[in-house]
Amino acid sequence: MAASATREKIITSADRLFYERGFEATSFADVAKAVGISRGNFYYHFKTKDQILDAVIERRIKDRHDMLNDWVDDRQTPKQCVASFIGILLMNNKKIRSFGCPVGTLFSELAKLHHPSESGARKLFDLFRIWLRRRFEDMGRPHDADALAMHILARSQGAATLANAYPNEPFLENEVNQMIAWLDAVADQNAKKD
Amino acid sequence: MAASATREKIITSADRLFYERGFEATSFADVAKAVGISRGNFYYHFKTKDQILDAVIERRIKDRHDMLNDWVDDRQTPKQCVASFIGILLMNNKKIRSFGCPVGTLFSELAKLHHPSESGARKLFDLFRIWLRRRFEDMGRPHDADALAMHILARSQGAATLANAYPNEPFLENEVNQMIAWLDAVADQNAKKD
DNA sequence: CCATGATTGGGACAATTGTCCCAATTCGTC
DNA sequence: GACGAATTGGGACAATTGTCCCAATCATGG
Repeated sequence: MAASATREKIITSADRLFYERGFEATSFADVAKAVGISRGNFYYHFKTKDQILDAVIERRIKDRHDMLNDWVDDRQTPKQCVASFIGILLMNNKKIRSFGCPVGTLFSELAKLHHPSESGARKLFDLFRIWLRRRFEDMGRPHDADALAMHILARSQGAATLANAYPNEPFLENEVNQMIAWLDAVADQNAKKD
Repeated sequence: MAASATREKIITSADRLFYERGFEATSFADVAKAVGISRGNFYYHFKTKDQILDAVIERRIKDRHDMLNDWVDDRQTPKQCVASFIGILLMNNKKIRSFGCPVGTLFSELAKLHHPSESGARKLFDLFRIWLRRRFEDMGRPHDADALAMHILARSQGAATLANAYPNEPFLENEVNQMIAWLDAVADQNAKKD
């Protein structure tokens, strides 16, 4: 098999395992078994575990980047874009209830480990933050766009954490509705000023 | 030294290490070194690592329980009580910026590990949830007290996660101010109905 | 002061970890 | 079909893990 294809399969399996079990709790052997290759072969594709982590982070950044920009390209209004962002919580609600937010939980773990890739994980937050900020700017909020972006990012993180703690409750849906209502209020505030 | 005193020192050190480094990333040897006892001696006080974790969770529950009830005993109004809860974020802002929320990050890790003590960690959330619910009930919100409690809990979790990701920004203070403003609005809503 | 039980440190144990090597196999190309 | 490079599996390696045992030391009551 082509090396690049095996490499992609490794990243895919590692991505899922790092999310579901955590980075440290996932061993080389776990990933190798999931991919269906030997531990020895593994070394041919990635020299260290940290290299896999970096590849996984890079993959996640690319995936999220494409998802966000698709919404913009689809001619969604800035408000619709932010609503789509909030909708991620419902789109992935099953996984979030089981494992929390892939961005937040990875960052928390790497921060505690003082892992060199902590800054890489923060780039995932940056991606969402900058994209959201731009949307709020386009909504006519140049002065507080960043604060609004951080606010909705924090609300999402909190909702994911609590949904993970209480997976069998309608909490997540309620919280999403409140966030959409908040978004409406932000947009209305703008309409008044115009 | 009395066995009980050594035991308390072990719990204190483990509590800090589990918070700062995570449960899995903290080894028996780490805790033993922090306490200043030998690894062999350790076994005399705790048979397994999971037993230490349970003791740490129990300790955290007791500490938070006492803190919350002190506010009630101090004749603070229900609204003041909730404000004090929100104020935890500022009181512990340095630690939160470095290591996130002790409750949320521990729960996330144990959830990923499918650790038996996941339910114990959830009790920490329950403690805050039930206490907050009671305060909102006392504020005259019997119908949506639980939803309000969950909401403020989620907001706190999200604020802690983002403060951990962006420790050098005034974000946490802004978010606390917004939460206090939200609390005022909830209380005002009540005043109108009266 | 001694005897008894509580507490301790040193170290053994198998299992697993990330890392690394190397001989065998597979593959594309001539 | 043969050659050379790409890819593979099996296994070695030291280090660390949680767990456990045991002999030495301590404190205390007789």
